[in-house]
Amino acid sequence: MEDKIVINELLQDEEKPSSDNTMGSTLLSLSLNNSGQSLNQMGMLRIKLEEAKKENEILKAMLNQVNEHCTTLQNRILFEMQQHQLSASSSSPRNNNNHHDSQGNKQDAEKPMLHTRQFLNIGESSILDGNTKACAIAENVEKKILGKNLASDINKYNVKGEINSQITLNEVKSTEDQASEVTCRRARVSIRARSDFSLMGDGCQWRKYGQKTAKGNPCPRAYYRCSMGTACPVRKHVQRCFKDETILITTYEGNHNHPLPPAARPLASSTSAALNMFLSGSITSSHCTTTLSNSPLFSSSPSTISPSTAVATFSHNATCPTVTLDLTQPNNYLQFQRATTSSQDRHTPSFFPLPLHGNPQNYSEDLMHLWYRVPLPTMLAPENKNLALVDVVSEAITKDPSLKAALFSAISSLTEDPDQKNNINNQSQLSKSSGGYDPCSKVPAIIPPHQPCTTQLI
DNA sequence: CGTATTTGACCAGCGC
DNA sequence: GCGCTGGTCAAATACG
Repeated sequence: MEDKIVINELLQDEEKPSSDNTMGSTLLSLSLNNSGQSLNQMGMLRIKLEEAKKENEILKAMLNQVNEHCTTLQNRILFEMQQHQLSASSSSPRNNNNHHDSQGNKQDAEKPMLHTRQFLNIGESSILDGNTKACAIAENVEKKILGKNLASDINKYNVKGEINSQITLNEVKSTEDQASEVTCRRARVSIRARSDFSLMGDGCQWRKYGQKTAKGNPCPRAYYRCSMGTACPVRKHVQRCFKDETILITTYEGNHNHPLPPAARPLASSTSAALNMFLSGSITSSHCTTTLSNSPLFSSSPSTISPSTAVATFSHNATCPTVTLDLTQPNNYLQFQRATTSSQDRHTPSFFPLPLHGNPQNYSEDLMHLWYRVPLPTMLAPENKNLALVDVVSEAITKDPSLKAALFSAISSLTEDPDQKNNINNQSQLSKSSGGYDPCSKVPAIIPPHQPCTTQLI
């Protein structure tokens, strides 16, 4: 009120013809008007600023979504391009192998770049979306690739072993899907590992349904089926190696029809990746080799200096394709064995060792990752082909402490996973409680009653 | 008593 | 056709 009175007096004074006060009253009036407008403008600006902030946040969220989608698409494109390239290379005639070899070094230098880029993209996705989403992406890509590759695999082996060079990304047909379903059911992934490794479990629950003494092996083979899902078709059998009873051979077959627990994903990705490469034809000749070095199963801890090691053996026996992942291999090489389609040569495959590169620090636990190197044909002398793998492995482990450390580190990295730890604990408890049967009595508790699993081939 | 394991029997595929 | 082998079934058994 006092302010109004003062203003009115001032206005009245302004109306007076006083020359002395004229200038002062005008200035005061202008000042009052300006302050009022400033208050209004400030309020409006503040409102607009708030609105701009809100809009900015919305735009940021939208940008993040776009980035996520872009990263996902990039990963898919890279996978598809790589698979497409491999399909073309694997379809090249075998008599071009020498030419392939001559350019080996060049490709050898280029492939790791793709490998690195691919991994970085996946890594970014992992950072943006978290491991769960990244894992889901990887699994989706695996499903897509494996579905395609199974179809192409059927095409290739149905035509007298000749490689179909016309495999394209669009060749996945409904009929092939059915056939791939059958192939998938028959395809197997076998894992050779030390017994301590196997004790870590694989994340799934298994129910034993049979036991059989295999040919020439005093240790019986135990048969398990997945009990996590209703009527899950996945089965596995476990058998101790005849020549080295500290080695367990676990063979997985079939596809889970239920979600896998997180603890089961690393090995699932690895086995899926191995089988994927095998069925995709990437290992069809002695000129295309593949590594699983970044596969979660083989990823080692950051402290590991030398890369983690594994040996993948690819073979087509009479009934089904089989991929054997040898986690006992001490060399820094990944060996691939691919039987020929000839029945005579079926059991005399060639080995193609590969150095395992890649920085273990960059490995993402839940991501499957593949990269391809140029072939190194006939690295092993023919006489070595007949050597017992176990003997070679055992001897190499004994002679090379660094390799032993690398293997130990790789195993330790898995045991550091909380889920894995829980599995170990659960298994040890279950093993105690139920007196878990040991297929070979010389080694305790190979497969506990509820040994967790891991295989999702598709 | 319910659940999981064991184990002998049975079946199918493959090679000779 | 026969035998061998791998794989599965199901009743018996063990365990909590």
